[in-house]
Amino acid sequence: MANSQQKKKPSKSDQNVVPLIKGRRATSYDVARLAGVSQSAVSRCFKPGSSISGKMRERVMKAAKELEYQPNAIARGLITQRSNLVAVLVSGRLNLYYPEVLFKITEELAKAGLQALLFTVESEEDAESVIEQAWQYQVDAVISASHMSQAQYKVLEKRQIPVVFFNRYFSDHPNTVVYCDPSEQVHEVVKQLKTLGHQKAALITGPEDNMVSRERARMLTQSLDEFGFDIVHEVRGDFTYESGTSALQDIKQSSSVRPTVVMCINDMMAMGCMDEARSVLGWNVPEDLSIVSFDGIGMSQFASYELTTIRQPIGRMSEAAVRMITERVERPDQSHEKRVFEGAVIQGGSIARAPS
Amino acid sequence: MANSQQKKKPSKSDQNVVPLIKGRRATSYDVARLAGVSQSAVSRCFKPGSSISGKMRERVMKAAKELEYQPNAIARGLITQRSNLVAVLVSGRLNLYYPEVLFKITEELAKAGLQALLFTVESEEDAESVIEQAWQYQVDAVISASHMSQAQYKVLEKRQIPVVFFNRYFSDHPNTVVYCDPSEQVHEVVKQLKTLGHQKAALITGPEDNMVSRERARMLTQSLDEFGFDIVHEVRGDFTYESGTSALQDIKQSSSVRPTVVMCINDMMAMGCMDEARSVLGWNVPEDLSIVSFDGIGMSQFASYELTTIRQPIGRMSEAAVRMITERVERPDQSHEKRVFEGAVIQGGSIARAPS
DNA sequence: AGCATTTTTGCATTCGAATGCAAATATCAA
DNA sequence: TTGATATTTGCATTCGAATGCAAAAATGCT
Repeated sequence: MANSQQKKKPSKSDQNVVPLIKGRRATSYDVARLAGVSQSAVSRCFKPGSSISGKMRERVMKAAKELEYQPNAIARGLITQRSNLVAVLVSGRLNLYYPEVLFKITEELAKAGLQALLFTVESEEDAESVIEQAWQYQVDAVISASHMSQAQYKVLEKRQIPVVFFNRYFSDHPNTVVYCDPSEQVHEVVKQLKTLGHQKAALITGPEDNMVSRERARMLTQSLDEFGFDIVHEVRGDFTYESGTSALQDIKQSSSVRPTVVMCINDMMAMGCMDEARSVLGWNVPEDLSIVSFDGIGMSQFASYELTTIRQPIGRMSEAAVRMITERVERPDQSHEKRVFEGAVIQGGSIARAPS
Repeated sequence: MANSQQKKKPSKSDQNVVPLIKGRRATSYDVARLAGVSQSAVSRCFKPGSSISGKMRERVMKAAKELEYQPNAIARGLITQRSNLVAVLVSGRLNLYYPEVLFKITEELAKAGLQALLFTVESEEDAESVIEQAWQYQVDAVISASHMSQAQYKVLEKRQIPVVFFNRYFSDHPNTVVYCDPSEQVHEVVKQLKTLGHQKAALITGPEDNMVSRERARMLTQSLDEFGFDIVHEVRGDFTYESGTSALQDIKQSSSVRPTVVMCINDMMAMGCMDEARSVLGWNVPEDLSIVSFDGIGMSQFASYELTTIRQPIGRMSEAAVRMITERVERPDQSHEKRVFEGAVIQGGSIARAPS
């Protein structure tokens, strides 16, 4: 019986006898054996705040170093139910806003000891499978700067995975958000344009289903109305440079009245628009046409563009997003938070007095 | 005795009695219980190519769907010794080449069923800790488009983690690489410049320790020599737009002879250089000064720049990199592969006949 | 020193899926 | 129908670290 028991339940400590074959990765058992202590001791040495005596720690660390031991984050994740992975959802490569956000967020996550699992999402169909992938990988949380339907969000909610939306949110469903509200700045810019004698504006917006686009367009329309502007034309783009170029063509072709200012809902389209104006239509910017936009991405301030744009404080927003993530992971509850940041007008060189 | 044994070794199947508490994630045991089968059966249903009968699969899948079960990739990784995670190392946010590479690689990894664990690396010190992080996360492989010293590489090699270098390599140590060799194109472009009457060139290179910079500079110098150019000045930048602007200032200030062409080792610096020439120095590009560069990133073809540049086929390179990764993960051996791609000249509008 | 208290250590178990092996079942041939 | 073979299924174990609990060791106090 003793025999059968020994056979049936080989204690974990028996594994000590498994030799560390060349090439096999050292485990906590290998370290324990070399240091002549128990596996638990090794584990505790690598967990800050555990009760461990000085000399024990020393012995273990020496052995660990010798074997190049590092705790296995996968195994740790299994037992602790924490992967320390955060899914970051950004949209593809067409809008240089996303890489900026992505890198900032990654940096902040790293500071918090978290890893970014990167997913690019181009549509809600993509989001569907991305959510399943993230779920399989036991991500502790999701930061979404990209497409996600309410239904998809609800799936994550039901699965109790904290989600932080980056500059987007659902107005009709509680959620956790970092958001940049540019309404003040929109007002300010439109007022400034009025002062500069502008009167006729064209709008380049994004897809109808895009919340950021809708919001920015709404703010623009409202302020333009308030200051008595004519909105001579409104075109939808898709946030890319190319769509900015074709949008301006559209405006030129289909408007009987030529606008003196084009308001683009993001920098990429504004750059396309500006290039098209200058290189193809032969309009000078800002002399013949003023351009304003949103985001304030790095390249919008390159000397060729120097856009007057409403900047998002991406750095602070990323910081906040990660803080919210960690809070929600520490103590999961139902509470939601909406952290709103002000925009900031970058006075570039893309606006001027309206041509007469 | 039977009692003590039961207590000491509770069979895993006993866990069936643990109820699926609201909020707890369904495991294969929950599915097994609901479907009235064993856990192994559930596991096999989710592993393609396992021997499972049709009706079994059906029953299990029905239960799985009901419980929203998805296999736990962390637990799977622990037992299979495969995390399906690939560390992607790119350099920070200053050079828009990296986001392009990153997104392409991520896309290709996704196609191969792998996840990108993103690390930004700004220096070799960063690389040090990134490598440890990646090791902890049991990444199956590393794709490095960023800093990594030979010593650091050797650590990964010893740990038997496949590494693929993206457009960089160690010439004195065997390694696996996708690389773009632009030497043909350099020759072609320099020849073209000669034909256009150019004679005096300036170089804007990168940090001395950077292999890509060194190689490109070497090729340029060689071709320029061959065609009898004078290299009137050579400045080091750091691949960023800003360093391109100041490099041109440098060139202007310190050269007694003004170059008719500036050759930049990447697009970002070329754009800075071009903007500085046009906006600050008042030199027309390409009339007063021709500019050529490397990479062919998306924005280098925006109408404001339209650089004549030597493009890397990033798409095909990423594809190759991921294929090499999967091959090396499937059957780990010592063999190395170097896959070299040709560059391609993008005939932009940044070069013209030399001013007289 | 003797006892109480605190700290340190080890044992045994757990997380969730995969898998070698043996048992059970299905399929086929004669 | 019987036996032989092929297929399917389940049992028990494994991966590597964390942790509750109890035993052991160290510390403090009188």
